[in-house]
Amino acid sequence: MLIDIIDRESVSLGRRIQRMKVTKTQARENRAHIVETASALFRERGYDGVSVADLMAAAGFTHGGFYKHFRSKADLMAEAAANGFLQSAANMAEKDEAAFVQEYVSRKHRDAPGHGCTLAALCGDAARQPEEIKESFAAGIEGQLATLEREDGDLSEIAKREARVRRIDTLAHALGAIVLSRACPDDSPLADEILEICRTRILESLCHESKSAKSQKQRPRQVGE
Amino acid sequence: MLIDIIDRESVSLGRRIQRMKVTKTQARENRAHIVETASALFRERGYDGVSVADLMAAAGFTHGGFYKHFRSKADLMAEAAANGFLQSAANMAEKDEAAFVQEYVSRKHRDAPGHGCTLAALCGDAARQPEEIKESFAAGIEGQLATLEREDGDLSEIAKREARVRRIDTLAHALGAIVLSRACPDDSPLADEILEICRTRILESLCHESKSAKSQKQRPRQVGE
DNA sequence: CCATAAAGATGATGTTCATAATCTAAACGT
DNA sequence: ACGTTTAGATTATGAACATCATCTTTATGG
Repeated sequence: MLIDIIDRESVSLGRRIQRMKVTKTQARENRAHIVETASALFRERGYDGVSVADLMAAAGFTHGGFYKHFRSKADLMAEAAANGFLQSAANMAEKDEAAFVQEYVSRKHRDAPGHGCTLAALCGDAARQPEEIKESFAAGIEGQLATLEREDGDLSEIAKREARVRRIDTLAHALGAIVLSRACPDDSPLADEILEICRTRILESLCHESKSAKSQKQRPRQVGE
Repeated sequence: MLIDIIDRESVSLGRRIQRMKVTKTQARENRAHIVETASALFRERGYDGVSVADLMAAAGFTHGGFYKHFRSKADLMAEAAANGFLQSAANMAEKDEAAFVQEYVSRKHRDAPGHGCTLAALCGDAARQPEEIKESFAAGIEGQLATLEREDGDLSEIAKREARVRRIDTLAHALGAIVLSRACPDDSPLADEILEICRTRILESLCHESKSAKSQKQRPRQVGE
């Protein structure tokens, strides 16, 4: 008790990290920091593997303040997922599909889920979460597809449709490789085998298609810009 | 389910469900029943979504007896996974790859994880579980591959290797389609789109290969039987 | 038949969890 | 400058959890 009181006042001594009230922008930054910490932590340990207290401690706070920022843990889960998808999109801009596959279906990605694709890390969990979160995931999938669509502008509608089909297929394929590989023991040969086989084959089927895609691109342009 | 519980030896008075001690074989059956119930329940709700009490209640028992059968929840998790893989293998015998894909990448499978592939339902969870369980999953993957290998007997070593490559790739691809589709809202068009696109494309690439595979099969047979 | 081992019921263990209530002091509107 | 807000700390609450200890009953081996 007494110790508590003394401890409390030890700001001056540099013990308590954050004893003073923070400015409004500081609070916004703190909030963003919590969301980002959550985003990574959830990817590493799953939704059930991270408690509110865990998370707040990882972000450098005590758990009590959590509900000043979020209505519930589920709320944060949705927000953290959205944040993860934004990160992915930002990271994936300026990359074509082949480069995406190279990076996605790699040991590096597999072994660092906290810095990797939210979809791959949490789709298993998302399947059992309330609709709200599944919607965030569907939006994330569409977003992932959209970031690869930037160069489709001058394609015919048919070619666009084909491009979408190819991208959905590629995403599912690459994601399957990662999640399957992650389910294997830490340095099992099988885990690496899966990764290498799938990477090779996805890339093969991509350049397979780029041939027929070329003929599509030479078609007469559509009217719309 | 309810019927199951009532069904159980309610002979005595109908009040106490299972008050008398059971015979040795009965106990073995009970144990097997617990494992099977767990296998389905875990697939539906994930490892963290099922408590020991939940599970035992679903199997028609109270939670206390659990530790007479299993050393820990983790122990059961491994056993339930193994059981799930056996079920899959049994269910998949007598099917070729195309038939497997047809059934696997379907709405029916997606919407009934409790009766479906353990790999697809739990690989996300398995990735965060102790090595013991990951080993069970690796064995499950090899088993899944093996059940499709039964007709490879007369292929050359090279062709066998190619067949394995194709199967690993197909499995990852199909699994990716299911887990991705499951992460979407319950009747979102995207969920169905993913499934249909992937099913079509996996089947396409399978029959693509069967052409080149035929030429392989006509090669001179190897010496070993 | 009897002694015992063991399945399963019941209830307790101590922990961890999400969420809420209260407290604090500083930031900010006025 | 002052009263109101409010971020964040602290502590409380009540549920759920895995695991244990104990008790009851009866199969089963001798």
